[in-house]
Amino acid sequence: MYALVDGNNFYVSCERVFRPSLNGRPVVVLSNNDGCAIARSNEAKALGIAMGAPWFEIKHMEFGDGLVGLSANFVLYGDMSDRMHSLAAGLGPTQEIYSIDESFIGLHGVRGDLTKRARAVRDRINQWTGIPCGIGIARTKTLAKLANHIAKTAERKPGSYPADLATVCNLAALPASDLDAVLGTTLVEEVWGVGRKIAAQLHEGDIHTVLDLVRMDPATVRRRWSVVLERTVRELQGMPCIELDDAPSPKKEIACTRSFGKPITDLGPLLQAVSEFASRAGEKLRKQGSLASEVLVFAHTSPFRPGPRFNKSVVVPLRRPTADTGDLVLAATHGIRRIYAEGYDLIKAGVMLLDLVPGSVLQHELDLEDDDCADRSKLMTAMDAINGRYGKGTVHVASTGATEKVREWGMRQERRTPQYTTRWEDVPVARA
DNA sequence: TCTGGGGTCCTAGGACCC
DNA sequence: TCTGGGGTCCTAGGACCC
Repeated sequence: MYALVDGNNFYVSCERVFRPSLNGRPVVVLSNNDGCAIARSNEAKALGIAMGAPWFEIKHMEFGDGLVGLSANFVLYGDMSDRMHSLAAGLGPTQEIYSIDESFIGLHGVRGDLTKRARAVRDRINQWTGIPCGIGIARTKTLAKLANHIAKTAERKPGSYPADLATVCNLAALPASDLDAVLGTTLVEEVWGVGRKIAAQLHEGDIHTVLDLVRMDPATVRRRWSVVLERTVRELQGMPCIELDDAPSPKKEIACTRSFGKPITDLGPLLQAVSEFASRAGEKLRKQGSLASEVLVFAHTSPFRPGPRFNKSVVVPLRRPTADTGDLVLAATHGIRRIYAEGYDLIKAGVMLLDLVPGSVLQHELDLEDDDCADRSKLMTAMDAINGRYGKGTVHVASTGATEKVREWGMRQERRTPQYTTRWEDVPVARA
């Protein structure tokens, strides 16, 4: 048996904890550069604002409708998330933190009335953090997700489901006929694992509600769609196919990408941006104790705007796996020079660290007996500590110390890719 | 004027090996 | 005339998630 605990309209709820005057008003939290809505209060949803709606399209609602748009504060949300998850953990013996606002709880061996217990945990989270939650309980993770959806919808739209399913919905406690009725009024697109494409295909095949989907033959589903959807169907039928992952393995890739507030056309600012991304990605990499073997860099123009299109990426192999910001920045800037072309309004760029292997800078340097490495490793550790305490970007790697490496690296690369030459004056110098 | 930033898993097809 | 079969690895692309 599983529970899914999910904070309602999470980012908006976090903001409301500290600004109670926002209660009852339509509120959206906006992405980077105030681009689009990434969280909506119930009132904002009632206005018909879609997830991902561009701010420029909904901004006019600030006036007649009293809509409030807030710039995101991810540090705050992360902190609130930790508190919420630690309270949710009280529901059962195991927990999988699935996202910033959701965790699955394994309920194996928990005795007594699960619904009552869930209500108590929900109340505690609300009292201690101020975040309202929905809790879904069922035999499988997919059903628990669905139960959670029902719990939240029943609360938000009275009449959509039986009122006693609001806020906490235990599908396992429902008589079979009631369960069928609930599944029969829920559309397939609400199911975890059914996205836009597959939902459209299901509707074409006259499969509209979750009840329709549950009654399908898994073998047929596998033949017509995939093993993935087959697993979803089995989970909906009550057969657990997706286990609780309470000890998540380290990330297999780490990315840092951003849209720019204003388009970038010149190489200089692009190099600066990419250096920053590589450096941030490096922090994440060291935090999880991994080394990267390859660095991918990309940049592209806006897919929404007319004009010449540019969309390129390149994978730069590293000589050896590393977590050294200097190495990562060099690889990333090398890559961006390779793909850069003049005359494009670039709207977004990013760095991804690929082919990650376990290992720390420290451990790694012992094997190499590279004198330089010990200092660099201490430097990375110190940098992460300072940036952790005083905020991101308080210190970065300046490239003067890296010049020799650039020279060496550039020459190595030049042998392999003769069309490329490094120009030293282009190497970005980060400011302290 | 203005459209997020992360991730994962699966599949198909080609290269390569014995 | 006749041109294997099975396994593994890699990559690109698609679909999904929050």
